[in-house]
Amino acid sequence: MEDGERGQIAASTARERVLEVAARLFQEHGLARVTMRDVADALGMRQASLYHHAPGGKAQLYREVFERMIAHHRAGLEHAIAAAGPDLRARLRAVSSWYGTQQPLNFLRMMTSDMPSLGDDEAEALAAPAYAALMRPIRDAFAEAAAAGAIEARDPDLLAGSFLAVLDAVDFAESRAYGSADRVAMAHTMVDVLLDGLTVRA
Amino acid sequence: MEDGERGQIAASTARERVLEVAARLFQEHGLARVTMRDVADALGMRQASLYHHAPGGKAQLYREVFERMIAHHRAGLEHAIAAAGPDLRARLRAVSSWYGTQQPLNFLRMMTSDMPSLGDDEAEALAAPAYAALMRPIRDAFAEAAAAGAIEARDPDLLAGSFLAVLDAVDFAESRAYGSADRVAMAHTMVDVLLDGLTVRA
DNA sequence: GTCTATACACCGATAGAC
DNA sequence: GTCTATCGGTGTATAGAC
Repeated sequence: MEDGERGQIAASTARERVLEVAARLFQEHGLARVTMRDVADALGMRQASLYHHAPGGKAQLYREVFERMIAHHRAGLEHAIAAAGPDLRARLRAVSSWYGTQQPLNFLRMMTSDMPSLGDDEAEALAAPAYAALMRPIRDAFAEAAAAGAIEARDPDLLAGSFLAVLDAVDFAESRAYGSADRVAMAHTMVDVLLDGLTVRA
Repeated sequence: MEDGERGQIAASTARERVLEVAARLFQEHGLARVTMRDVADALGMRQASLYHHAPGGKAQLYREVFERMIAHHRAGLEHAIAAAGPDLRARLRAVSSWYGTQQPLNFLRMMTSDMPSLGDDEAEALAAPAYAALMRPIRDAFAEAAAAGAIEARDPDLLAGSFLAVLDAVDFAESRAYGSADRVAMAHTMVDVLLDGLTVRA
């Protein structure tokens, strides 16, 4: 039994390592620019050996990586929002801070470039869980604040999508050194802009 | 001479058509997902025939398309801003309206996915004109409004990048039918959010 | 579980006939 | 200016030895 368990644990952690390495590469460079050889190299093995751990091929590997990633983000988002209490600013700052601890998501590239590469039907099947995990928690935070009368009533899907796009822009600004601050500071700045507006008031 | 001129005109317009078709495909699907065969098919010719009009190959074709596109956007942005007068809200609304008449730019995908595919040195060489054409006019509009005391002083590069990202998000929302309105209406909504904030005031 | 070797498909690009 | 034919390179995936 002990050997069996060790065997399972070893297999599990080996698979875990494959998924983590693949996730990092896919998320940083995008599906099209990461080859199976790249993943295998990062794991220190030959390209063909990778198929022992990912018998379903590249598309299936991406699907598994994608599903784990959105589950991870869903949990992180929901926890950050719940722990922040009911105030929208506190919630969005918590989301921003949590994102700052994560690898850049590149949400728009993922949705408009990676997913369509899998085919239209496949992309459609992944769009729903992606929405539920990444947009829905933020959308609900906006919708609840609007229902409570704390913010103006605006399309909450538009607000959630714009917020995720701004987080992408923050990561892009940091990578290009366009922005003057770090990711979390820039994201917090944009939270204040979205809530208070840029206009100077008397 | 007449024959010669006609010949030049015909060659010029034929090349024009190649660049327009390639631009549409590259901008909609991204560099990696558009093959030379796709471009040739859309032009009604064989893949090899396309090399008569694009002897430099795919990378060179993308560069030309890219340079024309950013020149087009630079002119459009600067004209829209100049025609709108000094008020920042009018300027951003004018930019939004002008964008609504254009094919979705997919700014973030272009910068994080298409350009790195050309190689790091090439991507670096294109980043500067892309910044000057796409970000600089908007950045300057924010900076001028801040200098005039009309808006809070925030990092203008962060604001410009975020605004372009929001325009991407608007196009994404429309393509996914997440948003409830059309592109221009959603963009105008987000301009008001950025300037006035979401918070309800007494 | 990793390796070498290789089949297969796709894409970019060139040569040369018409 | 467009075509057919073809080469070379790259990336996915499989077969089978160890």
